[in-house]
Amino acid sequence: MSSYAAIYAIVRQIPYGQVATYGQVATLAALPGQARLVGYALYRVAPDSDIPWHRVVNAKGAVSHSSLRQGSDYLQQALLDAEGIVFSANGQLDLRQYQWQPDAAAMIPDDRGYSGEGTA
DNA sequence: CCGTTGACGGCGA
DNA sequence: ATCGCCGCCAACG
Repeated sequence: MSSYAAIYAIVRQIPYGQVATYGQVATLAALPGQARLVGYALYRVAPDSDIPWHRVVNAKGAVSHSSLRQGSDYLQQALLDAEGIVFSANGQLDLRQYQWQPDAAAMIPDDRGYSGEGTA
Protein backbone atom coordinates (compact mmCIF):
# COMPACT_ATOMS: atom_id res chain seq x y z
CA MET A 1 0.00 0.00 0.00
CA SER A 2 1.68 3.11 -1.19
CA SER A 3 1.37 6.22 0.88
CA TYR A 4 -0.36 7.83 -2.04
CA ALA A 5 -3.07 5.19 -2.05
CA ALA A 6 -3.90 6.16 1.53
CA ILE A 7 -4.00 9.81 0.51
CA TYR A 8 -6.36 9.10 -2.36
CA ALA A 9 -8.55 7.01 -0.07
CA ILE A 10 -8.91 9.94 2.32
CA VAL A 11 -9.59 12.51 -0.38
CA ARG A 12 -12.26 10.26 -1.83
CA GLN A 13 -14.05 10.41 1.53
CA ILE A 14 -14.37 14.19 1.58
CA PRO A 15 -18.13 14.84 1.37
CA TYR A 16 -19.79 17.16 -1.11
CA GLY A 17 -19.78 20.79 -0.11
CA GLN A 18 -16.89 20.35 2.29
CA VAL A 19 -13.13 20.70 2.09
CA ALA A 20 -10.02 19.40 3.84
CA THR A 21 -6.55 20.87 4.21
CA TYR A 22 -3.41 19.17 2.92
CA GLY A 23 -2.19 18.70 6.46
CA GLN A 24 -5.51 17.22 7.54
CA VAL A 25 -5.51 14.72 4.69
CA ALA A 26 -1.91 13.82 5.48
CA THR A 27 -2.79 13.18 9.11
CA LEU A 28 -5.86 11.12 8.23
CA ALA A 29 -3.69 9.14 5.82
CA ALA A 30 -1.38 8.28 8.71
CA LEU A 31 1.25 10.66 7.34
CA PRO A 32 1.36 13.50 9.87
CA GLY A 33 3.41 16.44 8.70
CA GLN A 34 3.60 15.19 5.13
CA ALA A 35 1.30 17.82 3.69
CA ARG A 36 3.67 18.28 0.77
CA LEU A 37 3.21 14.68 -0.26
CA VAL A 38 -0.53 15.21 -0.38
CA GLY A 39 -0.10 18.11 -2.77
CA TYR A 40 2.35 16.12 -4.83
CA ALA A 41 -0.02 13.16 -4.88
CA LEU A 42 -2.92 15.30 -6.05
CA TYR A 43 -0.69 16.75 -8.73
CA ARG A 44 -0.30 13.23 -10.14
CA VAL A 45 -4.05 12.60 -10.07
CA ALA A 46 -5.61 12.28 -13.50
CA PRO A 47 -8.46 14.66 -14.41
CA ASP A 48 -10.70 11.69 -15.17
CA SER A 49 -10.06 10.29 -11.72
CA ASP A 50 -12.96 9.81 -9.31
CA ILE A 51 -10.93 11.64 -6.70
CA PRO A 52 -12.43 15.00 -5.66
CA TRP A 53 -9.02 16.69 -5.65
CA HIS A 54 -10.69 20.11 -5.77
CA ARG A 55 -11.92 19.66 -2.19
CA VAL A 56 -8.39 19.91 -0.85
CA VAL A 57 -7.09 23.36 0.03
CA ASN A 58 -4.15 24.67 2.02
CA ALA A 59 -4.16 25.57 5.73
CA LYS A 60 -5.07 29.15 4.89
CA GLY A 61 -8.33 27.99 3.37
CA ALA A 62 -7.26 29.17 -0.06
CA VAL A 63 -6.64 27.39 -3.35
CA SER A 64 -2.93 27.00 -3.96
CA HIS A 65 -2.01 28.26 -7.38
CA SER A 66 0.97 27.00 -9.29
CA SER A 67 2.62 28.00 -12.52
CA LEU A 68 2.38 24.38 -13.59
CA ARG A 69 -1.36 24.13 -13.07
CA GLN A 70 -1.84 27.45 -14.76
CA GLY A 71 -5.45 28.23 -14.01
CA SER A 72 -6.54 24.92 -12.56
CA ASP A 73 -6.82 26.92 -9.38
CA TYR A 74 -9.60 28.82 -11.04
CA LEU A 75 -11.26 25.55 -11.99
CA GLN A 76 -10.91 24.26 -8.45
CA GLN A 77 -12.49 27.36 -7.03
CA ALA A 78 -15.30 27.12 -9.57
CA LEU A 79 -15.97 23.50 -8.62
CA LEU A 80 -16.09 24.41 -4.95
CA ASP A 81 -18.34 27.35 -5.67
CA ALA A 82 -20.64 24.93 -7.52
CA GLU A 83 -20.86 22.95 -4.27
CA GLY A 84 -22.09 25.98 -2.40
CA ILE A 85 -18.76 27.09 -0.99
CA VAL A 86 -18.37 30.84 -0.98
CA PHE A 87 -14.96 32.48 -1.21
CA SER A 88 -13.95 35.75 0.40
CA ALA A 89 -12.78 38.70 -1.63
CA ASN A 90 -9.18 37.68 -1.04
CA GLY A 91 -9.85 34.22 -2.45
CA GLN A 92 -10.13 32.40 0.83
CA LEU A 93 -12.97 30.39 2.35
CA ASP A 94 -14.07 29.87 5.95
CA LEU A 95 -12.45 26.65 7.15
CA ARG A 96 -14.55 26.96 10.30
CA GLN A 97 -17.57 26.52 8.13
CA TYR A 98 -16.49 24.25 5.30
CA GLN A 99 -13.67 22.12 6.67
CA TRP A 100 -14.54 18.42 6.69
CA GLN A 101 -14.82 16.95 10.17
CA PRO A 102 -14.51 13.16 10.25
CA ASP A 103 -16.53 11.60 13.05
CA ALA A 104 -18.24 14.94 13.60
CA ALA A 105 -21.46 12.98 14.17
CA ALA A 106 -19.80 11.17 17.04
CA MET A 107 -18.66 14.40 18.57
CA ILE A 108 -20.72 16.63 20.78
CA PRO A 109 -22.88 18.84 18.55
CA ASP A 110 -21.25 22.00 19.78
CA ASP A 111 -22.55 25.25 18.39
CA ARG A 112 -20.28 26.90 15.89
CA GLY A 113 -21.55 30.32 16.84
CA TYR A 114 -20.23 31.77 13.65
CA SER A 115 -21.65 35.17 12.91
CA GLY A 116 -19.77 37.74 10.90
CA GLU A 117 -16.76 37.85 8.64
CA GLY A 118 -14.33 37.76 11.49
CA THR A 119 -11.22 39.80 10.81
CA ALA A 120 -10.19 41.44 7.61
C1' DC B 1 22.91 6.81 -7.62
C1' DC B 2 22.86 11.95 -6.43
C1' DG B 3 20.94 16.62 -6.62
C1' DT B 4 16.96 19.55 -7.17
C1' DT B 5 12.15 20.56 -6.96
C1' DG B 6 7.50 20.85 -5.14
C1' DA B 7 -0.90 21.65 -5.17
C1' DC B 8 2.48 22.59 2.30
C1' DG B 9 3.03 23.77 7.20
C1' DG B 10 5.04 25.53 11.41
C1' DC B 11 8.14 28.74 13.70
C1' DG B 12 11.00 32.93 13.97
C1' DA B 13 11.88 37.85 13.04
C1' DA C 1 -0.62 40.14 11.49
C1' DT C 2 2.81 39.50 7.39
C1' DC C 3 7.16 37.79 5.18
C1' DG C 4 10.71 34.35 4.94
C1' DC C 5 13.27 30.02 5.95
C1' DC C 6 13.69 25.08 6.97
C1' DG C 7 11.99 20.42 6.94
C1' DC C 8 9.28 16.30 5.62
C1' DC C 9 9.22 12.34 1.36
C1' DA C 10 8.82 11.05 -3.42
C1' DA C 11 9.50 11.86 -8.29
C1' DC C 12 12.30 13.75 -12.21
C1' DG C 13 16.67 14.56 -14.80
